[in-house]
Amino acid sequence: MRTRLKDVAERAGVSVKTVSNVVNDYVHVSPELRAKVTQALEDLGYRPNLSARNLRRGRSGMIALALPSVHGPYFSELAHLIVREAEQHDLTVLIDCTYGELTREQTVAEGFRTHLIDGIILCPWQLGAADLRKREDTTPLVLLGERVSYGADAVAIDSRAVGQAATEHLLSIGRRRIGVMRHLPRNTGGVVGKIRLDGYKRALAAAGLEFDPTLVASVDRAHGLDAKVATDALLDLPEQIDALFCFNDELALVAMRRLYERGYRVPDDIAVIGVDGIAAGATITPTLSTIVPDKQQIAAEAVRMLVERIEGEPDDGARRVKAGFTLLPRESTMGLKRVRRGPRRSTKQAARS
Amino acid sequence: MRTRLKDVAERAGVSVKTVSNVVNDYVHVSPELRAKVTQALEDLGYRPNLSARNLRRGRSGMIALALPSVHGPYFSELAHLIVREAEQHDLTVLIDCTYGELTREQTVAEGFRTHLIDGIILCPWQLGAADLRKREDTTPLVLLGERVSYGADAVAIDSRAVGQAATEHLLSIGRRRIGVMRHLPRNTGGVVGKIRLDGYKRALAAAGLEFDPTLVASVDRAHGLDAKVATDALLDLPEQIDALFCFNDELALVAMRRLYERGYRVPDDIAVIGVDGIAAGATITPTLSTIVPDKQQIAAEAVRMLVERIEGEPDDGARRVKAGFTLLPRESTMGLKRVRRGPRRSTKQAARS
DNA sequence: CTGTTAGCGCTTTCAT
DNA sequence: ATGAAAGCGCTAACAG
Repeated sequence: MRTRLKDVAERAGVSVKTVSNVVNDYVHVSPELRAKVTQALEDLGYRPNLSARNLRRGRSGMIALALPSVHGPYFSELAHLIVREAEQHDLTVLIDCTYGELTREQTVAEGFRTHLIDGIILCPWQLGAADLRKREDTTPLVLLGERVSYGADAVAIDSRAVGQAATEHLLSIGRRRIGVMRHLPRNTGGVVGKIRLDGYKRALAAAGLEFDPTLVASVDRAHGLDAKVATDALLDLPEQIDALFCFNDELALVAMRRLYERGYRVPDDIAVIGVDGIAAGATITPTLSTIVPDKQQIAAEAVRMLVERIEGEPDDGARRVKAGFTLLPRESTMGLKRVRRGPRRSTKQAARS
Repeated sequence: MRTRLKDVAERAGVSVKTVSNVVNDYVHVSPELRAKVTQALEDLGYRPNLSARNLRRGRSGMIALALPSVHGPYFSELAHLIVREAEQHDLTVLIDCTYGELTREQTVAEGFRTHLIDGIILCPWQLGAADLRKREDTTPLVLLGERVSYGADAVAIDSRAVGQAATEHLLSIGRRRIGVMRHLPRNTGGVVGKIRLDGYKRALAAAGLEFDPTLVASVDRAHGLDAKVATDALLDLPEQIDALFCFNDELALVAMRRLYERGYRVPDDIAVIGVDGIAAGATITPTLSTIVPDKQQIAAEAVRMLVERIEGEPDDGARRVKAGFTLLPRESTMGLKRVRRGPRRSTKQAARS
């Protein structure tokens, strides 16, 4: 048995309350007693029992973050930002992987770590509006993404605007035959995919171009359709594409590799743009043009809304926050940085190890 | 106030104990009572209060995973695997970011979420053996990495062997002037870096080559020495290098970019190898040769050891587990896959969207 | 300013 | 097989 408040109290010759006061940094404690207590605390190596405290306080200071995965550049960065943000509010994040599975998502939405977590941030892939409507658990919940459109606070980027911006960028550099590579259906493919595709169509229309459904390739791992196969499908079209809009950067990386393998040059033959702004996109050659969602904003808004609910924001309907994004034109659309051939000295004096 | 065990008991007309038995799937409950209780449970939408349960049981089923960051390809994958692994043991993982800061690492090692977590997995960057020795908290602790060599269970890959394997690979393809790029000091640069460098030296010695300290470039962000600058330093040496061993894949990616910018071809002019096996390495061109630590094993061993400690494994000294790794030779050392020039049909019939 | 005391909701002897 | 009751360690309401 570890030392309890009571043990400390006995040792210091004071009451439990006083010790508690010291531990919790209450103001009204005489300096002498405080000193005595602090000493006893030290001597005994007291560690509060958070379970007991939480039980008593009815709050734990923990929130759950449920993501399809913490692996992968997008979610790992998001998780990181949310952890940081939560810290600002003295909240600890408990991470849960749903693997995008419906049952797990339901478990999270429906009574999950009850009374142990004060709130939940969930990024659903399969969960539907119906699930949310019949939700009985009252733990505050904030959703990430546009997938579900009912019953809880949510923060998401405007996928239509994203699709439109990417397409417009490609159009602006003179491309007219723009292939699209999207995920189906467990990823950005579902609702988000549709909306993004919608933005693509809209941009085409605005440019007076007709939408050609054969230009849309779908990656569907369940059916063995990976990004490589999808790229091939697009390349094997009778009329050659001159640009490729990938719904995320990882797809774009694979596609660019495939383009290389088949002898196409990026962006000369085919310009490529992705979405997410993963780190690798900045270092590969050509560097990858991309649309970067404002993840910091997503994290901040999600935590903010959750905290508000926890603090007792009246549940007057679900709130919906749109997060921003930035188009980052790089070499995969704008052209390669000129290269100095041969081993030469850098223009700037280079530092030695 | 949410419904408690007591409420359910009243509704079902039984005692609290019986309800508890049902909730906990105890055996000796008559079918009729069980049915009644189950019904009441449903009706009232009972959710157990985990804080109370944990207080009573003296266990929480949660472990903390403290990493410098969850962002970044290496740690995010490791985190993912540990979460998975913990799940197998009915443990929930609570993630904590230390940012590699000493005070945070100390906080984690020393009474952190006391009695709320059953154990800790910590990947320290700064924490020293002294910190561990004077550790008073008794929460089971498992360390990740070779940084700290005293006072707690640890699992790590053999950095010397890694350094040696990478170097030998470079030597085996005929390279003789092998540059090294390492991190200082908060990253793999400290202890691990030294050990890895040791492996490098050893491999050189075995090949009858002399160690040339000018071939070692150090990346040190604190002093504005990024991977680009370090690459330049290596390239500007009087005698040209023909290979580059980067202590992690992210450095290697940046280095390869810089090599491109300065007109060197990989691997023809300079072969490059990294460590970690990040995903992007498989898709960039040239694909990145790398050494892949067996992260699955690291995760499994860490959780296993922790669980053993939690279950009361006698503390008879710290245990040390070495995890394996694999050398993955790819294009950045072995040469580019041949490219079919011009838009041609793929050999295999490509699938259409 | 400090001490006493009553629970928080649950599990768990100990009876029955 | 089920019930009554005693705490787990802490906080907070209430006295003093």
